[in-house]
Amino acid sequence: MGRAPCCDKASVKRGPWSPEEDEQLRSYVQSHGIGGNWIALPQKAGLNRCGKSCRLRWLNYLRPDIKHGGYTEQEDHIICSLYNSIGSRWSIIASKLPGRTDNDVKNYWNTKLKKKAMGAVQPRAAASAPSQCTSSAMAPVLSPASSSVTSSSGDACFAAAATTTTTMYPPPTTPPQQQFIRFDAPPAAAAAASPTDLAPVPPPATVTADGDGGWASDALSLDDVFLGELTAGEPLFPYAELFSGFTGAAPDSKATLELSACYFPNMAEMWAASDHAYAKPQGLCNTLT
DNA sequence: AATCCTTCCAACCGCACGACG
DNA sequence: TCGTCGTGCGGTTGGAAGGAT
Repeated sequence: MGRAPCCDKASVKRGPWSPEEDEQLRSYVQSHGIGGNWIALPQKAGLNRCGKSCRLRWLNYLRPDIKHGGYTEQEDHIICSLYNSIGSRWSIIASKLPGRTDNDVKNYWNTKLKKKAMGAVQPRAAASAPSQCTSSAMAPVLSPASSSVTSSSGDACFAAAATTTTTMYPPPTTPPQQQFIRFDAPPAAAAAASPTDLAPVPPPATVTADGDGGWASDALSLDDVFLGELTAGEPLFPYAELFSGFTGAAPDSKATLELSACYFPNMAEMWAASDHAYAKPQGLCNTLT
């Protein structure tokens, strides 16, 4: 036995909202609030609409502070990163973008960003990629991602591909010379001042890789195997190139990158907790999920 | 000018989940 | 514990608008 429909579809108006209906709904919500019951709201507001339709119209269009269009490069970046990390959980992604709705972000992704991302990925997939950056590894980016990301390299490959184009992230002007990567905690103040107003950041360890690809004295604790891939032996992935691409800084021999990746179960939390002016960590967390 | 094609986005649909009785 | 209800969410659709032929 299925559920009863939320309203009688035959008797309520459907389709595009008229300006009069918009004004009716807006004025009602502004003076009475939604009252915790969207189903009952249309009747109270004198609207011949389904409650769900009213809710959607309010949330996606009439609500104050809604922004439409005009996505910034930073917003593109956030959407791509979060999509790659958590998949099509648009409500979560939209929550990181003030003024954006899940529907808006979803539409934006489906109509523009997805193509942009695919354009960024194709050249790298066709080329002889580093061992982890196979086309199959990129697949999670291009197909609807599951809510639980299990790929250990999808983020990295996606980001790597992005650096090969000029559409999303500018490519580095010079190849990396040496990888000297310092893993550091974001400053507590910076984390606290994060515009996304996030959960407190657990105190990460400081891990330093020496120039020979080995690890310095600080003890490693987490799944450091993955971190070790950054510098051990043949580089599996050009992180210095990647991050210089993000920051726009030339990857010099003493490039220091601040990463807060290692303690977050997924990219969303990691991103949210970081407010670095330097490298926004990409593709380092999925092994922990 | 007419037709076809593509893009964009508002709106709909159905499912899942939590609250509640 | 179970059923119902309201809400939230993600996928999909349909039509308007603009571009290409």
